[in-house]
Amino acid sequence: MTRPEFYDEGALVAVLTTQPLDRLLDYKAPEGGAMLGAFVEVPLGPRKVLGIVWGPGRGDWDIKKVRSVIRVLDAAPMREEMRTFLLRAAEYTLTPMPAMLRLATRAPGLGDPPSMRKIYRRGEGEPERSTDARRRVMETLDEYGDLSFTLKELSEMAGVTSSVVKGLVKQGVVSEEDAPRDVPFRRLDPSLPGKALTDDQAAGAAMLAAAVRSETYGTTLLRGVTGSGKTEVYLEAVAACLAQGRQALVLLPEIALTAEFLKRVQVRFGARPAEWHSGATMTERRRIWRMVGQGGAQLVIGARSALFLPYQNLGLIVVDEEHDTSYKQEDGVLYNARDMAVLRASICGAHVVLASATPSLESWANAEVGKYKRLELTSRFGPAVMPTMGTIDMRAAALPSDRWVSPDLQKAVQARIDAGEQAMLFINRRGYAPITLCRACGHQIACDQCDARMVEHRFLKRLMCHQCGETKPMPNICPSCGAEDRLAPVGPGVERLGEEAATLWPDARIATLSSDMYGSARALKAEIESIAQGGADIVIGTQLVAKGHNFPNLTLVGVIDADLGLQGSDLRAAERTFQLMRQVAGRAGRADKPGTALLQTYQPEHPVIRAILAGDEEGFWRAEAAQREAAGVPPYGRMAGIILSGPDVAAVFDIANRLARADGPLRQVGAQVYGPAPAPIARVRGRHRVRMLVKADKGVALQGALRKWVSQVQIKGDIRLAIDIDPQSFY
DNA sequence: AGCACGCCGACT
DNA sequence: GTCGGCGTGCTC
Repeated sequence: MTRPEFYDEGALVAVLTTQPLDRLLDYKAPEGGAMLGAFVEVPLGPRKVLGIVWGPGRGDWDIKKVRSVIRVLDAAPMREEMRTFLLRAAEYTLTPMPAMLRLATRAPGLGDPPSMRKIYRRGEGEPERSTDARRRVMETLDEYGDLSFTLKELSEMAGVTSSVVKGLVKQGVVSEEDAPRDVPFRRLDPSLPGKALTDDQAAGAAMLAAAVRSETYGTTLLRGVTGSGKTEVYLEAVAACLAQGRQALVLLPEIALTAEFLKRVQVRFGARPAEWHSGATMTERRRIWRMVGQGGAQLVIGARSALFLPYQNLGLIVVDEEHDTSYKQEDGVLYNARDMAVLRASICGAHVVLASATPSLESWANAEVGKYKRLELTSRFGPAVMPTMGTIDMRAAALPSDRWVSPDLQKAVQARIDAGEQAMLFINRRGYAPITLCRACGHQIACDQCDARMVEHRFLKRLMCHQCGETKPMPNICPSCGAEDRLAPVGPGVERLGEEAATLWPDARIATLSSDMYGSARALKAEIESIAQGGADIVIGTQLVAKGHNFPNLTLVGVIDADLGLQGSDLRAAERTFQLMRQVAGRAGRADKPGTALLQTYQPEHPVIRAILAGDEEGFWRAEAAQREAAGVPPYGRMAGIILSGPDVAAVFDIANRLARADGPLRQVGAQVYGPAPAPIARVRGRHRVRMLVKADKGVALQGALRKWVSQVQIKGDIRLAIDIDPQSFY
C-alpha cells in the first residue's frame, strides 16, 4: 500500500529544518503518514521548528531518541523541482541548506489554519425602511451581481458607514459569511489585445512566445533602450505562457516596481497580478505564497526573493533590468537573482527573458557565445530617437567650490522650462553633503561604528552613516577640537543641489527626490507619479529617478558628476558607469519629443565617457570584454570574494592569514588566493572586515575546492566568514 | 538559532 | 563559600 514518495506512520524520514544544522534529522512519520516534500512541524530540543520531509530516514541515530513529526502542515508539499533548485543553488552559492529553506518559506503563518474573514453579499428580502444610505448599499450590491465584499469595501463603495451595512445584515437583507482570507487572484486574460506593436516588436514578441510554447528551457537576452517597447514585447511572452496554463514571474529591481508598471500589466491582462515586494504586508505575503503554490496566482511581479515562491508550473521568468546590481544582494544568502533565475528555469523547463537596455557583460558574453539567444529592439516607438548626448567640460566651467551646475547646463535647463518641458538633474549622492569638515582643525566627522564619513542630511537635520544607517544630530561644535560653528559641508549631495537649483531657477517648481525624504516607499512612489504628471519643472534625484519610472514630459537630463563612478580601480567601474549613464540619459525624450542628455565631466576624453557619448555599445562591450579576458576575471575566469569579520582585528587577520597559508585545496585546481587585506570599508557596525579574493580559470569546479579550503581552519568566537561567489566588485 | 551545561571572578 | 559571566556543544 506504500505509494512511492509516501511514508507511512512510524516510518523513518529525514527532515530538513530551518535551523542552522549541517545535516538532516531523522523523525518518525506522524499519524496519517507524510509525503516526500511535505511541510512539517518537528520537535527540536524544547522547540517546534519548520521543516521539509526530504527523504527516507538514514537510521544512523539511536532509534530510542528519534521523535515523531508533530504534524504535516496544510500546504502543498514542496515539489521535486523546487527541492532540486534549492540544492543546486545551495551548492553554487556555498550556502547551508537551512538558509536556503528559510528563503523558500518566507511567508508568515505557514502552519496556521487558513485565516478567515467576514464577507458580505446580497441576501434575501428588502430593507424594512428604505433610507438613502440603505438604497446606496443595495444599488452597489445589485451592480456587482453575486460578488461579495469585505465590510470596508462595501461601505466605501456605497459611501456609507459600516453601521449601515451591519443594520442591513440584522434584517437579513445583506448576508454575512466567513470566507478564507487567502483567495485566488483574479484570472488574467492573455487574450486581451496588447498595445499595437511595430513590425520589429511583433517579430520579437512572436519569437519569445514561440520559445515559451516550446516548454523547454532556454534564455533570451532582450535588448532595447527605454521606449523601445521592451516591456510590451515581453508581456507578449507572458501572455503566451499564461495561455499555456503555466505560471509566469517577472522580476524587477525593487525600485522599479512602480504603480505605473503594474498599471501596464493590468491593462494588458485585465486584472492585477500578485505583487511580491518588501513593502507587502504579512497578509499579502501569505496569500501570495499560498496562491502561487495552489495555482491561484498566474503571474507574480516581484523583487528578487519572488524567485523562491512555490510555483507549481512555472513556464517563464523575465528578469527586467537584468544588469541591475540590486539583483545581487544578501537576503541572508549571497546570490544573484539573475543567475538563480536561469538555474531555476533550467530545472523546471521554463524560458528566461533577460531584458535590459545595457546588459551586464556576463549576459552579453553568454549571448556572444550562443548560450543565450539574442533579441534586439532597435527603434523607439514612433519618430523619437535616442537622446542627443553631449558633455560639458567642467575644467572650462571653473565653478566656485560650492556650485555644481555649469553655465551651459543652466542655460539648457532654462530653455526647457521656457518650452514648458521638464528637466532632470541627476546626482548619485544622497543627503546634503558627503563630507562635514571642521574649518578649525580639519577633522571630518566619521561614524563611530564604521570606517566611513557621516553624511549630512539637512532634511532630517541629522548626520547619517550610509554603511550602517546610524544617525546622530548635527553638532555645532567640532567633536575633535571643540571649535564652535566651524563645521562646514563639503561637496554636493542631492539636497544641496536642490538648494543651488532654487537659486538658479527661482521661479521653477523644483522637486528633490531622495528616499530619505519620504516616510515610506509608497509615499515616494506617489510623489514620483505626481511629478510625472507634470507636478514639477525640474526633478533632482539620485539613482532612484534613473530607474524604472518614465517622465513623459522630460526632455533634458543633466548629469552633475559623470566621473563619480570612474574613480577607483575596480574593473567593473567602467561597466557600471556606462550602464548608469545610458540609463539616466534614456529618461530624456519620449515619443514625439526628442531628448538631450548632458554629462558634466572633468575628463571628457576618458574612453568610457566617449563610449557613452558615441552610443557604440557593441564597441564598448568588446573593449570591456577584452580587458576582462586579459585580467582573467568574470566572465572569462571565476572569482569568489571572502569576507571575514569580527570585533577584534587581530583575531580576524589571524584566521585570514591561516587560510591564506592553507591554500593547498585551491592550488590543486589551479586557483589562487589574493589577500588578506582590509575590506574597502574596513569596519562596519563595529566589526572589522578583511577581504580575500580567489581567482580561478573558467570551467574550474571552484565551489568544491573552496569548501575543502575553508573547512581546514576552525573559525570560532564571534568571527564570521562569508563567501561571495561571482562578487560584484573585483577588488 | 536557541538553550543548557560548565568552568573562573566579585559579592552576601 | 555562592551568583553569574558567556565559551562550547547539542538538538533527530
